[in-house]
Amino acid sequence: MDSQLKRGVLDICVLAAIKNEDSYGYKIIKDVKPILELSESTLYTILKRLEDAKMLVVKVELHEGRVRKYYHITTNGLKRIEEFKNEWKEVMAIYSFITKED
Amino acid sequence: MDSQLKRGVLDICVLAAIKNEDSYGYKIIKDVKPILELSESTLYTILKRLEDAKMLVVKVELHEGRVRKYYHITTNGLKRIEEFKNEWKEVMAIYSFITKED
DNA sequence: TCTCTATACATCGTGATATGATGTATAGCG
DNA sequence: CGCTATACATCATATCACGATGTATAGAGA
Repeated sequence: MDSQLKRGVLDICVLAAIKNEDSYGYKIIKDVKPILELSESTLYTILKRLEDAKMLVVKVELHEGRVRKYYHITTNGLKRIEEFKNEWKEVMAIYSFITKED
Repeated sequence: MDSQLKRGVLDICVLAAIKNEDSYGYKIIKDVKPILELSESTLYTILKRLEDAKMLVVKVELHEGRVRKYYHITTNGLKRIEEFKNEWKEVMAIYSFITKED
């Protein structure tokens, strides 16, 4: 998929991936990849950005001897998803504009 | 609308704006603005990019004493729109992923 | 033991790009 | 003569996706 088209949805996809239950980097990649290709470097950049924006919080836990960072969505993050759903109406209007008069 | 979300559709919107008849900068802005906010600086950047990518060609014409640059879509440009329509299926899959399990 | 793969984190440099600010120039109206 | 609409263009800046690269552990298989 076109890289530019991804930009608008990547952040939201990551939020959606932790929306229903806390998750961690490696798992998020596995969950999101079938839907939308994303590399580790991209994901960690996004996670950092979302943390800075207080849309998620991090909980470090020990799992089988290894440190694992669990990401938990905040109300801010949930609000962002709702916002996105509203923006989607505009996106559909744009799609109509693009596909009209064939 | 979120700036990131626009990135993927801006180019295609401009192509769509000249798809059915040739148009020029000032008119494109007026046509696209109700659907999607874009400034002159953004538009001319996009037009230059689309020209470089051979998705449109420019015809300079004189209109009431002033130079006007008409933009005409090429087969490459039309192909790009078709491509976009195919990518849209993926976008809708992403939307389902984001909105599932409410 | 050694090697390989999966798991799991992180950073850096690069290229692409949207946008505000800014500039140039003409036509027409009051 | 000034203002607005029309019409073009460039530059600097900030944001961001991503490949490349690096570190470290657990478990499987040879």
